[in-house]
Amino acid sequence: MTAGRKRTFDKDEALVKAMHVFWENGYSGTSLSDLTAALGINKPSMYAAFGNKEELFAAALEYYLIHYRGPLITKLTDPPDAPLAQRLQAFLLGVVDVVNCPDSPKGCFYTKTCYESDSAAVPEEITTSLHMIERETVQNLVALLKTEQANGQLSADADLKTLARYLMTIMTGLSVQAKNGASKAELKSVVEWVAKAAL
Amino acid sequence: MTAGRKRTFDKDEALVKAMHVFWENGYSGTSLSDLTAALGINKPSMYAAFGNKEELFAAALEYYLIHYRGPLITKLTDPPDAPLAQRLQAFLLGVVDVVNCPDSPKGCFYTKTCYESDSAAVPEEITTSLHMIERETVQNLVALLKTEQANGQLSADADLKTLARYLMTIMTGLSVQAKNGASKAELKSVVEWVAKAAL
DNA sequence: GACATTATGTACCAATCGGTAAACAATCTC
DNA sequence: GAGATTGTTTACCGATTGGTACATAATGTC
Repeated sequence: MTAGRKRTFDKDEALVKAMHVFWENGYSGTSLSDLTAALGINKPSMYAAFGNKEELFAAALEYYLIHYRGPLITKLTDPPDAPLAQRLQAFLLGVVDVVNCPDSPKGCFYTKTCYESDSAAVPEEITTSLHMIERETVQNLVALLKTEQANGQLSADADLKTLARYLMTIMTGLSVQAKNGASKAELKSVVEWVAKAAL
Repeated sequence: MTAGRKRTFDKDEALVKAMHVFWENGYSGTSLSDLTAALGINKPSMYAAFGNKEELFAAALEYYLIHYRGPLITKLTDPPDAPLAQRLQAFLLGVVDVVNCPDSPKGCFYTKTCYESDSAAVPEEITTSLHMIERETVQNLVALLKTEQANGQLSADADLKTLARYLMTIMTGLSVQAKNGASKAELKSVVEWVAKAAL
């Protein structure tokens, strides 16, 4: 055991609470007072545990990507024997569940942060990190579609880059609609329409 | 003529400059210093001309809606003799031109503001105003589609509410993709894909 | 129990926030 | 030109921002 006084709060729980605050108010819209109030701790404890506002935000966003966005991607490939259209529909339905969940703010934390970035309101390191994530997402999606094409799930002349962009358009569009008040039922209807008409 | 000293700046030009600053940095990410620096005037002049930060933002957003978003809606109905699918494509291509324009920040100012609202970071009046605009947009779109249905441009059993939500999903999704670095050519390809596959 | 170590609470820092009072400069009416 | 009116400038206001020094409380090792 290491010596010293024990922390009186759970660091992971605190991170989740911080994530919800940032998700709701954004980076520049969240003050340290907002955070310490939500976490129930004082500023020095926050700084000792998480560094500073920027590092805490980065940790919160990473948590979101790993625990909310990450599991969705697997729906694109699992189960591998299911037809692509079916997996895509499951993926989009998963998106709906994340962006319209009663236990968390409406919309996508990542998309909200993208819309806030590229400005002096957000630290440069966060913006560049978002750019990297975005590039990777596009590349991964195109690579995935290429595999599907090789497996005969897509026609040989399909425009994979456009298809990937289309999927991201739907995905992010659903998140905005959720943020703007669309109900879960409405969003699922949209996904079914997309699956029927354009996949 | 009214008496008194003449204003040394053009109020409309200043409003456009302020709109660009807010469009880039958001409401809570924009400080009065940012605004006065961009407008080239002092704070008291700003307050005399526009009231306060909140009123200036409201004016900037209204300007955006009237001059950027408004003209797009007309593409949905004009020319009235063109087939609906063609007008929808023209509308979405118009969206692309607004959200990916070399002369203004990437993405949609209105969508960005929606994602920032519903939080303490944005004054309550602005949030409620956005809710009203959103409700009206949905209703107008559904009403428009109903007219098209009556004119035989849509099948009698079409789910108009879902179709309207789908269009808004595409529209807002395109704005997020533009914000996230998608080129104009990519976005236009997406629109063409949508027009071919799902309209 | 002494001591090193770590966390907490209080109280503070300079800088910036949105906003304004007051003096001065320019323009109109008469 | 006198006086009223309006805009600009400078300097300031209290409040809040992100961040920290320091004393104190609690835990481990020896």
